[in-house]
Amino acid sequence: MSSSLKDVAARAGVSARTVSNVVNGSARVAPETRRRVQEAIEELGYRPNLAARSLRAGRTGIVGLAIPELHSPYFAELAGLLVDEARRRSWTVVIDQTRGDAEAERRLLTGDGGRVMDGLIISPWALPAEDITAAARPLPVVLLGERSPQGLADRVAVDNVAAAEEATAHLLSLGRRRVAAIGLQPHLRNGTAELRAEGYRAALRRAGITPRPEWERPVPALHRADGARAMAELLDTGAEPDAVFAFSDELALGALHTAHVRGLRVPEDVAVVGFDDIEDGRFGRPTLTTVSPDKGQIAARALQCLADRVYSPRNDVPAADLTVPHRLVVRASTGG
Amino acid sequence: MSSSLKDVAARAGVSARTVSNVVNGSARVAPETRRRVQEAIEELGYRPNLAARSLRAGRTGIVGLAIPELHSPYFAELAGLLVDEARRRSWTVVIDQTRGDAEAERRLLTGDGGRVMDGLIISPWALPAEDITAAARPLPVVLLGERSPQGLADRVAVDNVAAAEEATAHLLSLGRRRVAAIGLQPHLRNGTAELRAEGYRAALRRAGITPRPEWERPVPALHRADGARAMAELLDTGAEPDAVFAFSDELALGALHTAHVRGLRVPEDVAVVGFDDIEDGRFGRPTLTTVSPDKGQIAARALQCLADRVYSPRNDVPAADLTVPHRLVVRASTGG
DNA sequence: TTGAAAGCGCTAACAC
DNA sequence: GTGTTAGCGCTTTCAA
Repeated sequence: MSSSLKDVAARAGVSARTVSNVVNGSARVAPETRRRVQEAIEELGYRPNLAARSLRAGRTGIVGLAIPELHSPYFAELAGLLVDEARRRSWTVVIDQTRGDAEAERRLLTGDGGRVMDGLIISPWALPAEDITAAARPLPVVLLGERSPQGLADRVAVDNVAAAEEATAHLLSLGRRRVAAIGLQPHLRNGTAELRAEGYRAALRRAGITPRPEWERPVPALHRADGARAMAELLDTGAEPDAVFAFSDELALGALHTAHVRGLRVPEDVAVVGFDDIEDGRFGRPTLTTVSPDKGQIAARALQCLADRVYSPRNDVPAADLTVPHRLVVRASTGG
Repeated sequence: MSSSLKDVAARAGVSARTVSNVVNGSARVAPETRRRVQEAIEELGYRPNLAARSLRAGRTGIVGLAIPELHSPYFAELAGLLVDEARRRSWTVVIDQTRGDAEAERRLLTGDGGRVMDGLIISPWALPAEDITAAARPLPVVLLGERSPQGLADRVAVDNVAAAEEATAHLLSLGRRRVAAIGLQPHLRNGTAELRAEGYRAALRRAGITPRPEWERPVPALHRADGARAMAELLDTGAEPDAVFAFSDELALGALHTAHVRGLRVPEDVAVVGFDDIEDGRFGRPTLTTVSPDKGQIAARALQCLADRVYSPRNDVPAADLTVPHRLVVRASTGG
């Protein structure tokens, strides 16, 4: 077994209190005493036990991150930024995947995990915000990209409606008129896809085009394969789109794949815009036009929100609703 | 503050012991008593404090995963599988990114993190195995894809030499003779790139071809941009390769990008093979031939190793050295 | 400046 | 089947 603070104290001929002071640099300690203690620590290979420290402090220094899939480039990139940002604050991140499963999201909150974390950053998928915050209570929660929590919890997201509108307007500005949308998820409760659909339709209407149901393709998930399938359906049902707005880059890349297989030229025959700005899109063929959310800011702000709540003595700070900037990055898939 | 086991006991009119039994389902409890306790738990919203439980048990139920970058598709996918596998064992995973920084790798082991984890799975980058296991002691460590730990720690990896040899042999079997390699990393200490280079050269020699230094391109990192640059250098220096073996799919995708920009046809002018079998490769243009390691098995075995050590009373179990299967997946980039 | 000791919330050995 | 209690390793109040 490894040695404890008591062992160090005994070895250095001082009390536990003094060792604790040395380790934390808290109170003033006589230089000679400090030296002796340091020496004992070294010799015994002592390392403080975090469980004990957490028990005392009532905090664990661990913040949870719950995302649908680590596997997805967008979430992986975001998770990476969050981990970096957390380290800057001396926090550790535990990552959980919900795999788009409502039960998994709930279990995450009610299960053991709920007690080991000081707070949770969650990108909801299957559950609506109300359920999540209710299940988490009293754990501080930050929602990523969720619709209308109505002051239930802090929230950080891009303006999905505006971003989708811009993306669609860009396609229309190229003279395209039959603009399809890939990525609706009517079976989900998180609302993100619905917001993007709203923006898409708004842009069409503003250009004097009536949105048509056959232009809107739902998908079961957001993988390349789903985008490829949706694109194939779009072509098979005779919608004859001359442009496609995919609600994620992965879907867009799948759509590009199908377009290529079917002998369509991009952007000449079909222009394509994605959402997320993942690295694959920058090196795909053709390179992908996309909506780029400021992921660094999402990470920074989410952790700031959490820090405010965990360290704040007051419980009644109103829920923040932060909108993070985005920009349209035009590349080859729309002739950029 | 949230309520403790004692509060529940008081409310249910039983002792702490009984509540503990109910929570853990350990000893037998009278049905009526159980009901009362459950009710009290419900009413108070009681949740066990994991810090206290850890302190008691001497274990935290947390296993660390240290990878160079979450951002990279290969590691993201692997991390996802490890998280799933960990959940199956009721373990929580904390993920740390080393960003290829030796100092970060060391700090991870000597810092606070070392005390909160029951064990660590690490994909080393900058530090050699000896340093890692030394710094981690007495924390159980599993190395992923590292060269020759010589019994220092458990290790799980594919047979890099054999896999690289197969990939190269595949290119040679297509009649290619000027087979280049992208992805050497002489500045790193983890050895993986060197093993793949060995396999690459061995295959060339077996085909009666003398490996040439100008065919081997080093890279600072394994991103698409590095692959793109390496490919450009290869073309600019007049090596005139008719095939390229990239040590990772990301590098390969970057190389494909450059080939396209330079007007080279793949596979007609240059055939390309990658390594990792990430999802992007399956939907790229052209689709990418690659070496596919069994990632599920890497995840499962790594956790099995850790479980054996954490739960094993004996300290002298010899270090395991597990080789995970791989297979060559032939796709369009080599005419498959 | 340092020591003694209480107690964070939980589990389990020991009683009954 | 249930109660009592010691103690995991640490921080911190109170004394000295």
